Amino acid sequence: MDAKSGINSNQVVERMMNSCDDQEEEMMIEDLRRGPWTVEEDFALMNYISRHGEGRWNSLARSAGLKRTGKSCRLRWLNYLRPDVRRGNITLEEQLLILELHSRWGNRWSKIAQHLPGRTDNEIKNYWRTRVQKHAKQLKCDVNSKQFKDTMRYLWMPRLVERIQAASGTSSAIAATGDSTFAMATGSSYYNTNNINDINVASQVTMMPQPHNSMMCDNMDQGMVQSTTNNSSSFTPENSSTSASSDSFGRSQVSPVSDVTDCYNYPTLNLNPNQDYYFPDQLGFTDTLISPMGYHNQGLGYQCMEQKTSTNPWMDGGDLSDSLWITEDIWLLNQQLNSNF
DNA sequence: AATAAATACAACCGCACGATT
DNA sequence: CAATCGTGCGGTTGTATTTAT
Repeated sequence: MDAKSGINSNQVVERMMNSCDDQEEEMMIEDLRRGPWTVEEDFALMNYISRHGEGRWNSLARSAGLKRTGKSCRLRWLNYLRPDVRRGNITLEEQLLILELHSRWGNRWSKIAQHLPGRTDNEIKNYWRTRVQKHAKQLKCDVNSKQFKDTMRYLWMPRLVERIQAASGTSSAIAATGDSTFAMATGSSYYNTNNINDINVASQVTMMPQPHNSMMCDNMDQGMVQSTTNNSSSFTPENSSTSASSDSFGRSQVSPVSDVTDCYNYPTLNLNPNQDYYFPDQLGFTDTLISPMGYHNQGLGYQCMEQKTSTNPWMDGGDLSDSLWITEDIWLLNQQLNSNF
């Protein structure tokens, strides 16, 4: 976004309009709250939506007696208060999916989020910026560079797959589900010699179990169903939940745990009642998996790599965010990339 | 123990676009 | 057809928390 250059006439008009909006807003500015939401505001918003549903956010904000912009209310609802928002660490499977989908679609966060039920675009975006981009920085390469993408594709993702397998300890059981949909995120794209660009994205996406309606619709519907079926009752701290592990809104509290723990517990964390959702733990990603050795023994021993990174959290319970690439790893990686790609 | 730096994430912003008036 | 409204998206910022020194 470069607001300083390339402004056409339409944009000028729009700026003027926005300027008018700003003036109008400034007249009301003293009434508008900003910053972190209070518990009271959250309850007010949830109560209102439980009775009247969502949408028409500007009028909703007014009707609910909230001194917030409609935008702010919408964001708060979608990213935090919605009943089906999943909280807690991004699991290994989710990490893998994010890497995969980002490699396809780039920064299309909302599109990516559609394939990670309960996760918001904001959350995925934050994950990418804080975790993945950090590693690009450590590797001293641009996050959009081929080098970095290859690192993800040929090093991180295979490791993630291995960790997922190791953590589940039941790869055969997973494979036995007969669902090969995770091939999309594993084998066909990353572990054979096909050029990823040759892959028909559309056909692969359709390999995923399709919801009755669109994923987005289900997402929205689910919130609405909960909302509308709660028409007669309001959200209160008293009636929202009796679970000791729930917060005051009845949302499941997921304590910060390691990715490994997350991984082990993943099935139980699937609180989403919509079984049509695409859940990595339902997928037989091992079906098409070719061992990363297939690649990394080409000049660069994968085992060797693992030994050298024995403290690498990829292998011992951490995640991307924890992984510090030692210099030698980076050098070896560069050799590998230069010789093979 | 105190402080600085790094990290994670909620929230905001500007913009685009389709729908409605 | 233009103006306005509502919504959604991607980028950015602010700040609380955690980690390192």
